[in-house]
Parts: sequence; structure tokens; C-alpha cells
Amino acid sequence: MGAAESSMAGVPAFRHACGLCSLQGWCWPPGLQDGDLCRVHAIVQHIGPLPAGTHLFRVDDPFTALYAVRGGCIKSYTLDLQGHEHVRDFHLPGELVGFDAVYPERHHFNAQVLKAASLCIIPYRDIARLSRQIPGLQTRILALMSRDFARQQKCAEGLDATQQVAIFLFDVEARLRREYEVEYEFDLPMSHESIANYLRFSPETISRVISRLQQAEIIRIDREHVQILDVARLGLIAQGADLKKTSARA
Amino acid sequence: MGAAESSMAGVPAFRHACGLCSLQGWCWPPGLQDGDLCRVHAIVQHIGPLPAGTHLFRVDDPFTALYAVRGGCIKSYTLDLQGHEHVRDFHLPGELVGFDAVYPERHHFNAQVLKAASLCIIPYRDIARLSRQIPGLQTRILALMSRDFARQQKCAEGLDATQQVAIFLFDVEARLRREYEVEYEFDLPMSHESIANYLRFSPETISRVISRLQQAEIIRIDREHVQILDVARLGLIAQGADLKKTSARA
DNA sequence: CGTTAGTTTGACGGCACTCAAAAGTTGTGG
DNA sequence: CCACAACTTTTGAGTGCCGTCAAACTAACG
Repeated sequence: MGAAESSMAGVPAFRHACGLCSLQGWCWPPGLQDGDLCRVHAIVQHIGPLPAGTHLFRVDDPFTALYAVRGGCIKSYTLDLQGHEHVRDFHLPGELVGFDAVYPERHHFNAQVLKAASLCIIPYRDIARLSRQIPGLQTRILALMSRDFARQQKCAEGLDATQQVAIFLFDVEARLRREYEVEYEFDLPMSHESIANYLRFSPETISRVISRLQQAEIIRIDREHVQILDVARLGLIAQGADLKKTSARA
Repeated sequence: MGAAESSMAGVPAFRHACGLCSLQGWCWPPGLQDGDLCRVHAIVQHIGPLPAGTHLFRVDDPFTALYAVRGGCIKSYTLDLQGHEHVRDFHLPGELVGFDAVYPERHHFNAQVLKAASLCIIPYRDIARLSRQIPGLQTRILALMSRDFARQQKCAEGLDATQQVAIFLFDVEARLRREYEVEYEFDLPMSHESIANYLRFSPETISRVISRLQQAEIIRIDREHVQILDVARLGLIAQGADLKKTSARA
């Protein structure tokens, strides 16, 4: 985290850019030498904010780059033959998009901006070349893939809609926490419809679950803004407890 | 236990072992030099067959090795707080187990033998060291992770139980095809209960779906042995068509 | 042959889907 | 600033798929 600020010698402009970047050392190995960091920065292109609706890539596009999200929100999704949208994942600040195309160098998903997003584009050719020269880099990419992989599994473990939504809220909260001053309070960057397609429910079901959670004063939602009022109780629900059988906060 | 003799005199034997291995070049880069191949083999330990029920590792175990499946079947799963089993994936010959622990070097899942399995154990330390020396190796590991990742997504796209099962049968068929002489005919190495936990249905639902598919003469099942009789029709169902609305084979 | 584990089949109930309509929100142009 | 359109969210009523419970049946193993 603080590594980017610890030294101002070397490559000031680049370090500065990364110090401000919301990735804050997550994307790149903290152990990188100054020279290495410079080389990484030299190939990264900062762009955005891109407006909602923009596609970063689509299914079958060749794998040209990884995208690091600095701000906003990206969703990756597929369409089945009936035209139903299956949301594979949401990508929030500090996360990478594009892994899906590592093999066989062609994207399996579509990636679309949900909320105006700033990105770093990391050209595949360059990163492949660099990772051969910088040992820690490929390990880091592997780690990031592994992290996303594990996180996704967690979200699918719920049995009913209420549990799934509770898990989802905690997951997004944890991922957005660094963006906000307050804990357990954040803006949901995606619509109910997207959440529904992600959790494999209908938008109506998501709405009903949220209504019930609000009525029980476990959460409060105004527009996109979410507050988790009763962390303990939502935690129980996320672990499979029945909403009706949990008692109000002490 | 297979021999782990690491003497260089046995290099041809190693090549031979890999030639016979059901992985058939999938696990290791085809472009490896002879010397590289030798070094890879020198660190791989062939074991098995391990009996059903054996655990390769459990949640929170440190990441010590990757396991390449040569024969049999492994399932990776977690248990939630209520004790329900969530099957994350099945691992068939030619596939690797253990990726889940790349970061943070600790397993997120349990891995258990479902059907007596022969394995190659690839110690993590060695593979990490080697992958720094052999450029293609880490890329290959990345590719294998990516492949498994993409495959898993596919299986979750079904909307109802019938579609899910159809997709699952095609998936397993494709993965086991090399093991059998005949196309569209194979042995299911896992129980209905495991399939149910994987697809997030109850065992009874799996049974009912299979019954209906047999009654419609789309598949035939005797014990573990599965035949896909009407590939086209099962294909339609896998794409979301309604079983009742598909007509029998021409 | 008896025990155990897995599978099949039925009855019933509940959660979530569909359809539908109303209410709220956002963005645009007058 | 307001009016209107397009979209999202909410809420309700009815239906259906799948889960649960239960019992009968079938291999598999000692």
C-alpha cells in the first residue's frame, strides 16, 4: 500500500501516477525495483473516464490487453442463444479485466462499462515480454487470477435469494471499502437487473429481497446508496440463517 | 507408488512415461526442449492409484504441490457452515488440481478422490523455480488455469435442471473422449449426489431429469455407463430447448 | 445373506419466475 | 423550470419448477 510513496527518487512521474492510482500497489508487485516499475509504467496507457455502455471487448475479440480498473465499474457477461444475459463478474477499482482470454488468446466474454470508468490498458505483448524479464510479475498475475477465481466461488455458495444477496452486499462492500471513508456504506454501481443476472435470479426477486432487508432495518438503501445497518444480522443471513428467525440488533 | 527415481540415466524412461500419460502433452508445453522435459520429469512424482475417499488436500492446507490427474476422478469441494457440500469442480484425466491455492498459497477447497486415481505430484517449490528458468512453463500453467476457468463458466449457464444436465453430459463426454474408443459413450465417474451438489440441485432432481431423458430415448444409462443416443436433440436441450418441444431423431 | 449406500418414484409445499401494472427516477428538449 | 419519454424499481397475483420428506427398490460388499 504505502510502498509507492516511500521513495521519490527514480521515476517521479510514474510513481506519482501509481501512488494516486486506486490500485495502490495491488496490481503490481510491491517488490518491484524502481527500474522495473518504470518499465511497467512505460507500457501502461491511462485512459478514461469511459461512459457507461462502452465495450472494452467482445466475445471472440483477440486478446490484446489487460485492463486495470482505477474507477467506475465494468461488467463481464455473455449472451446465450435465447439472448439472455449472463453476468460473469463485476470488476471494481483495483481489479483486472481480461484474464478470460489468456488461453486461447481470444475473449470468452463481453466487457462493458456500467459506471463511467477510468482504466489502465496493459498491452498483452508488452506484459508477456516484461513478465519474462521480471520474475515477480507473472507470479503476480497468477495471484490476481487466483484471487478473482476464489472470490467468485464465494458468491455462488448461497442457497436462497436472501443469502445470495447478503453475501453479495458484503462482497461489494469489502471491495469498495477503500473508496469510501465509512465502513459498511457505499454506492452500488450496478442495476438490480445486472445483479439478478449475476446471481441468477429475476430483477423482481432482487427487489423483493432488498425490500425485506430494509423493512427489517438490516440495510438502508437510497437510490444507489447502501448502508449496512445491522452487520451482525446480515452476517448471519449470509451464513444461511433465516431472516425471520434472526432477532433485531441488541 | 510409481518411481520417483530422479537419476538422469532414466531420461528416456521419463519420456516414455509421459508418452503413455493420458495428459499427452497437455500439461507440459509441447515446445519444451529435451533438457527441459528432463528437468520437469525429474521433479514429478508418479503415484496411485489412490482409492476413492482419499483426500489430496483440505481447506487451509498449505500449497505444496499441483496434482495432474492421469486416471480416475477427483472432486474439489467446500462445506458451508450447515455442513452442505458444494462441489466446485470435477477433475478428469488430463487436468490439474490445486490451482486454487496459487494465492495466497493455501488451499480454498478440499480435494477428494471419487474414483481410484493415478496422479503426478508436482511440488510447488520446484515448479516455481523451474518456471523461472523455462519461459513456456508458467505461460502453460496460466493457460491451464484459464482453460478450467472458462470451462466451468459454461456449465453454469443452464437455466433449468434439464438444460444443466444436458450441458454437463456433453462437457464430461468431451473431457473423457480420449479415454474411450467410441464417441458419445462413457462412464460417469461421480454419483448423482455429487452431480447435484455441483449443479446446485437435489439428487432427486438429477434422477428425475435423467429418467425423462432416458424415457425420451435421448440417452441410455446402465449403472455408470452413459450413451448419448440422440446427440442432436440433447444438443438442442443443452442450448435451452424444451424437452417436450423437441422431436425424436429423424 | 444381510447391511449399507445410492437410486427411483411419489406427494406436497415453497421459493422464485412470469406477467402485469403502477410508481419512481433519469435524461432530454421545450 | 417544466414536461415528456425511457428506463428502473416496486408491488401484486398466479403458476411452475424444484426441494423436502418418505418409502420402495437396486446394486455393492463383506
